Amino acid sequence: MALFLSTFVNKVDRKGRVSVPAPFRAQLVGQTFNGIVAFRSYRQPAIEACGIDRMTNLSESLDELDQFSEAQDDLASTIFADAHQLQFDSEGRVMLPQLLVEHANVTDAAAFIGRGATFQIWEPEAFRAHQETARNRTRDQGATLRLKPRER
Amino acid sequence: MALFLSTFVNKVDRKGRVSVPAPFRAQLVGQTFNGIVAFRSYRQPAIEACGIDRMTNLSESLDELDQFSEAQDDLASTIFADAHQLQFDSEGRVMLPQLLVEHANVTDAAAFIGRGATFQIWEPEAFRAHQETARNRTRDQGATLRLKPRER
DNA sequence: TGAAACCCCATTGACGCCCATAAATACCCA
DNA sequence: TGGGTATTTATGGGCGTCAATGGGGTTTCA
Repeated sequence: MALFLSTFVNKVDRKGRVSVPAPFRAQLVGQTFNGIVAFRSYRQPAIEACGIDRMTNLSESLDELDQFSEAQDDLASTIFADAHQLQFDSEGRVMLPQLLVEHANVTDAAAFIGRGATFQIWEPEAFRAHQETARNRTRDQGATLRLKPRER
Repeated sequence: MALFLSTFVNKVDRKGRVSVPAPFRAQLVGQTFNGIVAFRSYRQPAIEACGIDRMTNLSESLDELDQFSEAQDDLASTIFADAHQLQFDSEGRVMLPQLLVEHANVTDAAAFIGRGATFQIWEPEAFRAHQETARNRTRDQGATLRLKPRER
């Protein structure tokens, strides 16, 4: 499974293109679509992104909910309708659609934030501020994470 | 399996034709019918659509309901009787039947909404409003979707 | 024979593809 | 270990192709 780590800040050129960091691209080779899938975060001014395989998996999970139910509909409208397939050009760049750019307030630079199985794209300064408050909250509340036992 | 993602808004010309987005068409190549299947959504002012293969699949699922049951009969009437096969012209456009156009209030533009295994066609502004409420509901209820464990 | 549907062609604008450059990193060898 | 070289990555820009759109002509069925 893909694993996205670390933070990279790249420029957005005047054509709206931005290089996806090479380490992230390396996590996506061999998937059925050569690029990323991106959609608006519904909690933050950020773009959520992952590989196509994760979306396929999501689609299959969604199919197991009742067809035509309200929950099924909301998720479909929120996630799939809003997802953009951004194909890599030969240099590993993607074009960020207008809608996503506006949502995340990205202008001339974009921060790629590894989050494990997915990653996010932020306006760099906005992310710095967000990270600061998240760190403080974590320290104050002492959040912990229990490791999943590894099956053999 | 076909995977429809993202939203595309295309114009309906004065002949009633509308281009099906190229990425959606790409998901349908190789199916037994070169076009889409469309029917009225019974919850929303929208047109439900998919490839012919999914209809075949739905038909088989329907077969597993009790024959002659009310539910089976209702679904058959609602979906199959109402389904239209819309063939692509040489440019990848389809003609939307009068009945569907009226149901979805589509006039001079149509929004194609990816929903994973299927897609919908909406009047663009109506969908924007619908998506807005769906997003809010999803966020407020913290609706989540548990990923299907990936089989190995 | 008229309306509707299909086929073919033209336009244009966006996007994908290619090449060029520069900087940073990795690699190699003395 | 240091310097030098090769490779990869990020970035910029030009150009060709394809998708979306509009229109005209022709066939088909009622």
